[in-house]
Amino acid sequence: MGLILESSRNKSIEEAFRRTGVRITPQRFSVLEHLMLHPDHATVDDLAAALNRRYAKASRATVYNTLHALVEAGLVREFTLDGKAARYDANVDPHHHFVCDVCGAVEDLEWFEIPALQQQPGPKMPRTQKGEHSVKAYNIRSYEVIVRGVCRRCR
Amino acid sequence: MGLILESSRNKSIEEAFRRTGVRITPQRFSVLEHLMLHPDHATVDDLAAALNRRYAKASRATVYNTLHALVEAGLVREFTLDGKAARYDANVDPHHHFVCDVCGAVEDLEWFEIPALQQQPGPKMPRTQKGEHSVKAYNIRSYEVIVRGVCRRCR
DNA sequence: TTTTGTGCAAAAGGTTTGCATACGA
DNA sequence: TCGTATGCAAACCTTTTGCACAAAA
Repeated sequence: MGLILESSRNKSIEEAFRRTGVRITPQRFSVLEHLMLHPDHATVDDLAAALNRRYAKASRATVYNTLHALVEAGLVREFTLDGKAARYDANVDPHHHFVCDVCGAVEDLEWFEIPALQQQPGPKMPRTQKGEHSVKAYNIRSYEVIVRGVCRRCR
Repeated sequence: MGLILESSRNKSIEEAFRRTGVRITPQRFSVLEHLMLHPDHATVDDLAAALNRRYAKASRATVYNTLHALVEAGLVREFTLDGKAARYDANVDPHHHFVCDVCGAVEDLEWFEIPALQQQPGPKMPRTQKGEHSVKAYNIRSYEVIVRGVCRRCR
């Protein structure tokens, strides 16, 4: 990565902090930088290890604090899968997720709409025999899709 | 609930154990019975408390063991949300989930297909500028939708 | 009678919290 | 300088594990 690209990246990271009013520290800068450079949904442990390999030392507690601040500011998205350690993503635009059944890797999927969820809400709350509800009866604020399969590296 | 309904329910629970070759114990019977009667996605704590309120005493460890056996046998489905305690569901038919943003309640949604995921898989793995992938490039085995909003009790 | 489930307690992750110190603005 | 982020350790919550005992088939 060239110096020009690197410095423009630094600018955009600084700009993100300034825009959201989050105070800049070496640890916070490095966490956001790492998430922007590596779209592999790092865990807290991944981030702590990556930071301590470079110049900005950070304790686990600081990584947690930092991530909470970044999520709060809308700069990072949190994603927890099957009760395991939370994963973090600098892509905060709407998107879905793909999870590899073999290696557990998580990848972002481009956003797509679900026609069944675009319908006008209805006043009724019909229930099936299995206790399920029709999606028509809800006030929907958001939704996300988790797709599972085998990633190309595991094929 | 009348005696006839109750005895036919007991029959169907026993039949489920027999069909899947899972050994019947009072604890296991009560866990499956509770999940069948209450479609509210109980946690391990909920189940342990509910069982100890009735006749079949069960330690937390036994509830965990029991749930693993039932999930393994395909009689129960596990659902974990946001890294909190796992929830369990006797509805093992394909369905989606609704989560209330206010009270956190989880409800089953009837199954619906996602047209974007029915497409033929393609050989390419296009990437967007944000590092996202097109869903066309994947070998999809399954998917689930998590819908969020406000449930009718919280409106 | 043999196999396997149960219960207790201890341990193992992952995350949160309290507090003294250090640092950014 | 003032406010707050950091780092450490302890606490907390959920889940797993080891082992002696009890119960199911």
